[in-house]
Amino acid sequence: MAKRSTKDRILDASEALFARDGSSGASLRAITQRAKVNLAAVHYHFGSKDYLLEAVLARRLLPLNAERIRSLEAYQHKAGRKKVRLENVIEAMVGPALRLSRDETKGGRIFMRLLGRLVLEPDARVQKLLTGQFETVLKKFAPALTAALPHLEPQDFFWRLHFLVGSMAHTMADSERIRLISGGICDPDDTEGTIQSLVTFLCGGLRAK
Amino acid sequence: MAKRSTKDRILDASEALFARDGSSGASLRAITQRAKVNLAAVHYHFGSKDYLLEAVLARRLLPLNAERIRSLEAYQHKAGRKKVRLENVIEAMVGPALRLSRDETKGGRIFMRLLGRLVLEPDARVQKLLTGQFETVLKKFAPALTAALPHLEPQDFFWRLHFLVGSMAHTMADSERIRLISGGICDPDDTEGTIQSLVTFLCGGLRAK
DNA sequence: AATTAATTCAAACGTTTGTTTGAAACATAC
DNA sequence: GTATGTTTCAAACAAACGTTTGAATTAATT
Repeated sequence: MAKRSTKDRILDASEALFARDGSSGASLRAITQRAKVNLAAVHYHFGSKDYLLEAVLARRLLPLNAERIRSLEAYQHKAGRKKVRLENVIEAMVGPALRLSRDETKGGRIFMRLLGRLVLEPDARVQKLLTGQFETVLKKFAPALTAALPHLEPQDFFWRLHFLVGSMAHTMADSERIRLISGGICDPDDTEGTIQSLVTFLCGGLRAK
Repeated sequence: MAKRSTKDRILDASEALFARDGSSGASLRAITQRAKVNLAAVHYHFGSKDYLLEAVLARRLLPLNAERIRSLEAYQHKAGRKKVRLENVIEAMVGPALRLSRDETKGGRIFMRLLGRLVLEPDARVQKLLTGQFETVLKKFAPALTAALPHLEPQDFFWRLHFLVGSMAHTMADSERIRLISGGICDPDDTEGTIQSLVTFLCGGLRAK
């Protein structure tokens, strides 16, 4: 088994402990102990605890949003001069995110739980990073969305986008509870099935009335 | 101005700081300073920091869920022997929660932000408390929901309930971001308008396909 | 007014926190 | 193989943490 670099081991351990204990609840001592790394290595490689958190985020978010945009462009190319179906636009938006949230080799649920926690943390640097990421994606998706939902007034458009984000975030971050509540009927490990359920629900909500 | 009791002042300050800084990020010194209360008062009145968090939750959650059930029963009474419309069931579920989230005299957004943060915190005691609360509500709502959605298979039923919770939680907890993203078009302070948008979206999603 | 109970207070307890330091170990170059 | 730059390490730093204590104060009861 090839040993990961110190930097990567720190990132892995941070991701897990930030997600489990929160960004202030996880201590650098717990992180470095889990990473089997000296305490001072964090400051040597990342500068501070805050910068470490940023690095943990950037490692997953940048590729994710690139993949979303790539997926949307693939649908657009396939549609040619016709507009892309709403189902496909939504799939391009939530599909990559949900697949990432289920890919254990890339943080999986762990990272998504962390992301869910950070959304409500009012730390300025984190917020700027997250909102910036979201706006990048929205700028790319807005034309395709409005084209697929021509009857929606701007106000409803943004509200429903907001509701969409909520459903998506909740599904990505909190995937085990539904197994409990449904009494085992729902299986969050069935990634593609979950995506399909979510897309159906979201398109129904977006088209409502 | 009548001064609030020590206990209430601690609860108010805790709610605000737990919400802003997280349950581990908020220190008892910051809380007691904000409450203008001695540091030891927390342990005298609540026993520990953990019990304090429980008390902060209970103060809002118990009345909220009572109100949800009361609202559903009112719709059931009005419908007589007919089944309650889906819109009304959903309104009874999300309406009281959203109104609470906008009622600044009862914690308002502050409490909802705290709630949103705690949902993803894996602390066993907190989780037991939250899931217990949700199941109490679900037990009351399940019959009316299945009656209003007879075509839904159990699997879809639970999944869509899950998505519903996500949209609702996100809307309650994170109500300012949409003002930014929509460029001021959407106003989260318009509580009843928000509820109506949300109910429309959710019913569309629940009925989809 | 005297006595008992409830509450507040300043001070200190031992841990744990993020961060810094300077030397040791390692790698890479000449 | 000596020199140079990079990475690791144990140890220590001051500050902040949750919690406890016992006396001082206030409220309630007799």
